[in-house]
Amino acid sequence: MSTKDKILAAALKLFNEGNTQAATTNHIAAALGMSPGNLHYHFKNREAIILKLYEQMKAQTELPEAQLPQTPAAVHEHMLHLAKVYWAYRFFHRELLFLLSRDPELKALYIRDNRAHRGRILEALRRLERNGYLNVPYDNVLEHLADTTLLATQFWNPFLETLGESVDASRIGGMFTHIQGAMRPYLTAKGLAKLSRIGA
Amino acid sequence: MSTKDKILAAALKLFNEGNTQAATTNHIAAALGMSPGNLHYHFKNREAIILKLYEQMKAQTELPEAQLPQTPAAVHEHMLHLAKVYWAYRFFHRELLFLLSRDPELKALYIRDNRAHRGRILEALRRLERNGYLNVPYDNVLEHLADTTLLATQFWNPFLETLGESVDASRIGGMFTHIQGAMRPYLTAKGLAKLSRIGA
DNA sequence: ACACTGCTAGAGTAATTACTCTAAAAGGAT
DNA sequence: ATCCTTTTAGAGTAATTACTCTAGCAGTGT
Repeated sequence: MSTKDKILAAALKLFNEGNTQAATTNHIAAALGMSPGNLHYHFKNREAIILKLYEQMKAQTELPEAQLPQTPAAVHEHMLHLAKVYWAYRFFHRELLFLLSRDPELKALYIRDNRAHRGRILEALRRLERNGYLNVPYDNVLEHLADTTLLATQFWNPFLETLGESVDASRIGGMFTHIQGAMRPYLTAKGLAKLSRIGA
Repeated sequence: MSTKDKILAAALKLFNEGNTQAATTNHIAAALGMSPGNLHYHFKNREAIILKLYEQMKAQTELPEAQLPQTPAAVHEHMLHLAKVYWAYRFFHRELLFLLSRDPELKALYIRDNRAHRGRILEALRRLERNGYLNVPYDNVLEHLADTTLLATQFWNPFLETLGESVDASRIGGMFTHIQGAMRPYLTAKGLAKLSRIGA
């Protein structure tokens, strides 16, 4: 494991445990038994570490258009994967707006990615409809579901925290259960059959 | 306007404009042409200011059980009011989890209030159902709608920011449009009639 | 006038932070 | 072995922060 990776791992751990402000570069270095000078040799500052962690997270969740899930079961699987990765980097969404306000570069990048993400969600929903899993009785349903999905992926864990619920690895599925609840009234018989087979 | 209120107003303005960390007590005092000593005479520290601002916001939004909205139109009106108040104190939800992580007292208070809020939302939904506006074809629909509502009230503005959409006073209604979108499949003919009269 | 209480200014400070700088060690390549 | 580059330690520092302390001022009651 390279020094760079060690720094990232230690920073991630501290960020997840407390908050990013409390974990200073000096703290991260100390946690590794490393000098502050050395840490700054590898990373210009804390923002650079956070940016790199974000890119790591992104690399684990990005889907090319061609690989979008095409069935409710595939959606389920992908969501579960997403939830796991987001859990591993949970500090990020917990402090999302705060982090963006402190780093314009990260903000621009995140917004770009997030818009693209919304576009992919919408496209995946369109395919579900085209494949007969979803029934859309009036306008804007897919847009509404896309918003619901994106809102939940970003803020479900923070939401649980605001209710004082312990947010741990075992509750990762709740995010998807919520999204599924939103899709339920629009599922066709075919879609429902697929879902019940997952047992969700 | 008392000095205390002036401090709160100046702090709110600075918090909304940037982020709470950037607006130090010294900055707030300077913005008022006031000495830091004086500010600390009125407020022990920044957490005390934030706590007080939260209580102000809460005082403007709390509804006693007896005054819960009973019709879709009343829900609409209440939501619009809520959105306006949340907009005035937008720094709060923008940094919500960060703020809670820095002040255990605020965290405990907020979680208590938020749970109560969820309870009231659920109760209001039950009354809508009882009064024939909502139709609940299977279990957990009301719980799902309550989650959707609470998630949106807390995170809708942050959500817009993550898409790079300008979050200004004119877009306040979007939060409710989203919640309405979630309720739509469950509205009875009576409920739909009420809604279309609002024109939403 | 006097005393008392609350309000305000502003200097001062201890602690923290986010880095920079220098020099030395380690790790190749030839 | 020598030279060069990369990595590391650790001391040092400028800036910031959050707050304390002291003393003076203002308003009020008697």
